[in-house]
Amino acid sequence: MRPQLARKPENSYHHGDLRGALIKAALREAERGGAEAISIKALAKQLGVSQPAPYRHFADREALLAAVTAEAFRQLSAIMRKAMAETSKQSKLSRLAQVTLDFGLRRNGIYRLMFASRIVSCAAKGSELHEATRETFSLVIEALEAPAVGYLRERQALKIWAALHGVVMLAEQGLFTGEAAQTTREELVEDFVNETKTALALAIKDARRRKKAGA
Amino acid sequence: MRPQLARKPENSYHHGDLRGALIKAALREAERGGAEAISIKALAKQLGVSQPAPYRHFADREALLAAVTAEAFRQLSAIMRKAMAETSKQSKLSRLAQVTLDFGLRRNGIYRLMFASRIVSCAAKGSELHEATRETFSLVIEALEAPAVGYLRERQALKIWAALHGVVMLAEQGLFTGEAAQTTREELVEDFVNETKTALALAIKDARRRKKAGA
DNA sequence: CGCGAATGTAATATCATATAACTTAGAATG
DNA sequence: CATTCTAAGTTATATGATATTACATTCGCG
Repeated sequence: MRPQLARKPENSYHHGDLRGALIKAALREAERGGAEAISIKALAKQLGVSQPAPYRHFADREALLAAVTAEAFRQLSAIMRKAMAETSKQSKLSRLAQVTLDFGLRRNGIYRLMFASRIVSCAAKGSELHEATRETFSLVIEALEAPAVGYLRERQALKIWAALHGVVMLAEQGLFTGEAAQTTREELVEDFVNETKTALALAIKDARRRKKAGA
Repeated sequence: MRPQLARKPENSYHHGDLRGALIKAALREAERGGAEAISIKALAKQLGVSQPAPYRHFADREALLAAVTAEAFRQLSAIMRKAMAETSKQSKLSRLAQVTLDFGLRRNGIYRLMFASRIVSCAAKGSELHEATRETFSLVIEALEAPAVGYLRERQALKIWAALHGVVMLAEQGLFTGEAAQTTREELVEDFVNETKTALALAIKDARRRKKAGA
């Protein structure tokens, strides 16, 4: 197992880690151009193997895309975890939101692969990809740092998660031009973060009051 | 000009309105499957013309997609306008938000074509597509029904617009399962609508106060 | 009525996915 | 250590999509 060499050595018959190299190379391609930019044929050429070789590792193009997308989710998770672990004046949630925005804008091709294609919704429960997405979302919930209030917390996580996506997408579509350009994306995200916090705080207070009244 | 007949009449040489028919048929295809489902070849076959015939009306596939996407935006605009024109207990903004959510979920392939591909961001300023998108966004601003407060209004429009996208995308990705399923999409959207309203009201009050203090 | 532009067709080049049949070398076992 | 089984490559090929070129038809206008 000669790990993650980009190209196959000229003389040898086997690549060593073609599967890994394919995912790595595909991520590079997706970075500019999204899913459409991923071509099995082109990847094979890049890696110095024959065109059908990748089919030994992935049943079809969809399977490769799923694996690449799962890897992308794991990378995003890692970035989030790192951001949350740092010590900072800002809240965990704020840091998570900002790194997500950054990821979405700087690696937009990959971001679209993750959130704007049907790949994820086609992922079977229990599949590598499905697990990777749930892991990422669980980090969003974790970022809320709220005492357990059941589904209220998950609801706020969904809301901030949704809002983040929206900002990334609209930014990428060029809707932040014109008079709205004054509002930077970061500010908008910070708005959503603050609204989430106050909403969550309110919900918690409310839950406590009702609990007291019930008892 | 024999308008919008789906297929070309068997005997005749000309179709009548191939351009229109292509867009119409492509929309149908996109409804299930998004942009990827649009194949020039397949469309030509459906409409009973030769495979290269569409290239008389569209320079390439991208150009067709742009035209289809522009049409989709016009349809969404029409739906929004209709929803806002109705008399109802709900606010204009709430109605706009709900029809957008409905559009995004029921015609998700088309929605992805509109918001989750690079087609829109590639649209040149002044192009048919660019105009169509700006028109749609201007309706969102209109839905806010606020007295003119310059860019504050546009900012709130961006926020609710972003949030809406996020909800549609997450819903489509199957993130509303689990405990969060209790929270229906409509409720989440209504949350965002209410937050937008209060934020806007606050901003207006704030602006007035500052104006008074300045005068 | 005739002519030019618009619109369609046939033929073909290029490229991507995918499969089938064959080959190589690496690992596993007696 | 030789043998064999299998994972991971190869070549050849079928299929289907985009796109271009050269040619054909008809619409509409003068």
